[in-house]
Amino acid sequence: MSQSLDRALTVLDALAGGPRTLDQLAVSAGVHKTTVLRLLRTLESHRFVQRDDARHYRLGTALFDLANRALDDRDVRKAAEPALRELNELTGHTVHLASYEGGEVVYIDKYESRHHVRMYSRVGKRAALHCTAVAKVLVASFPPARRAEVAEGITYTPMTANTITSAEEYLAELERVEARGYALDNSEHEDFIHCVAAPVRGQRGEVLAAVSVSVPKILLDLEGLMALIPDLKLAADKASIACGWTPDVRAGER
Amino acid sequence: MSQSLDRALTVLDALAGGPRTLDQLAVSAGVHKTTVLRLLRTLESHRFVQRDDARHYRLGTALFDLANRALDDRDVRKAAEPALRELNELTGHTVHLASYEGGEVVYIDKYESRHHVRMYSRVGKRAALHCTAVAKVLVASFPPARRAEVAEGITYTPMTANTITSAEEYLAELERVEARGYALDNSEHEDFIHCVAAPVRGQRGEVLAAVSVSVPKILLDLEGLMALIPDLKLAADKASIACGWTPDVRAGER
DNA sequence: CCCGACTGTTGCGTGTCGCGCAACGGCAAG
DNA sequence: CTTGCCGTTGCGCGACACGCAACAGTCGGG
Repeated sequence: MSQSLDRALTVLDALAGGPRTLDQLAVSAGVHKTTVLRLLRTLESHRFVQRDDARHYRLGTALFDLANRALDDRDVRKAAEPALRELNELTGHTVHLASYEGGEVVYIDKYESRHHVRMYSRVGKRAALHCTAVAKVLVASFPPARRAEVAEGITYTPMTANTITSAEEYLAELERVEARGYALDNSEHEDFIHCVAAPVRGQRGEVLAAVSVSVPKILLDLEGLMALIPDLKLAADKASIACGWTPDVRAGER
Repeated sequence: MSQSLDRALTVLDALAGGPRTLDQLAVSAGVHKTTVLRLLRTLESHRFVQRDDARHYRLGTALFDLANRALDDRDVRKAAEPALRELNELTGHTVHLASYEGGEVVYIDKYESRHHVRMYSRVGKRAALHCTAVAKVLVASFPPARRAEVAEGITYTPMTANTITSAEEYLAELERVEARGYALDNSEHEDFIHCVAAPVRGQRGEVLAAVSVSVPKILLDLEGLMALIPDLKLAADKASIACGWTPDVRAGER
């Protein structure tokens, strides 16, 4: 493990919170300011940071570039875009696209609500595994063994009165999700918001991502939220088709 | 300048082009693969890269997180959002928000066209200074001395028949832009696309960013594009007001 | 079925490079 | 004018990152 690189990444993390001065960074990283200066210089030469004014550094444009180039590579995002935008316009609520990557669930796209109530979420943010609808959909797509493994690894931090707090409950919920084909977050993450989510599938039927609609309870009660499910499923299927999925008609033929 | 950090950033740059194997990276960085392995390990521990499969690495989720957190900090982006979204829905065309940062113009937000024709642009991408409407607006906001300085520093790569190819032409164009209050890109960057852009101002009237509408010539001729200018200006002003700008009424009072 | 080629991984000795110290300089406030 | 704060520079020491060479795992071809 490379020490200097490790420190540089720590510095970047610190800078994520907003512009910082040289020795704020030195203190938060726990190293001498000279060291930070050298790191910042190399980071600056690669446009990873830029000087804000004489004494403040901030994250640079190379980061936006890298991140969005990487996001563009995820073809799910591009393929799902029209369907999700349509869903967003139809319902007027916040629409998220999330995917499971390296042990965590990450939002890879977001369509803002038309209403003034906004959610605190962001592309790139990690979604909690045990109390979000998207995570449930994604984990429910795993084979039982892997599900159990994931369920064991979660720390079930209670966020609201409805939050699932044990692996058993979680696994039972996943079964329901799989059976119904959609997941519910009944104010399990935030008191004032509830969500529904459905899977986006690829060519071989594998789950690539999850779409969700998030609605403040003030605007729609649980019943109203559930009424959105047909639209949600329709959008998810449309996105799936754009990803090469072919609707399974065998169920009807047999 | 830190050698190992420098190499790590080079590796990240290489990874931006898509998943790579260990010694593809080693070759492209010109170092021993052991070295790259160590760097990747530290990068991985900070979630800057993740293993795709046994032998491919790709950019990790920490990058999305960092970048979008940094983007969220630019309050112009948040403040301008409703106005730009409205402009996008009204016209149906691609809307960009760009800002001048550290010597370059960068797209900080994008609203996709409703039509099938899509532009090759991306949040985080740098916009050419001499042949984009947004860049013209931003550079035109500088005092004459700084304008000249910037104009001298540009390499006027011709992109189409209409591209401006000299500092003199460029400076003259900037004067027109300032006088009119909007900028035109009359197929100076891409043959099939033309754009109009206008400034978004802050509290003290300073230009914070530029909004643009980009339209394929097949959909709208130059006259049709110009007809969008009132809507564009209206949206830019709305965004400006959201940024604390107060409309200058003195012109009418005097 | 075996062999060879390729790629990722590990241990290790060398010397480079990154580290912190201490002193300097520029700026701003009192 | 003085004082203190913060960024910057030069420097010598030693940790640490480097590349080598050998190992391991996997795939493909004979």
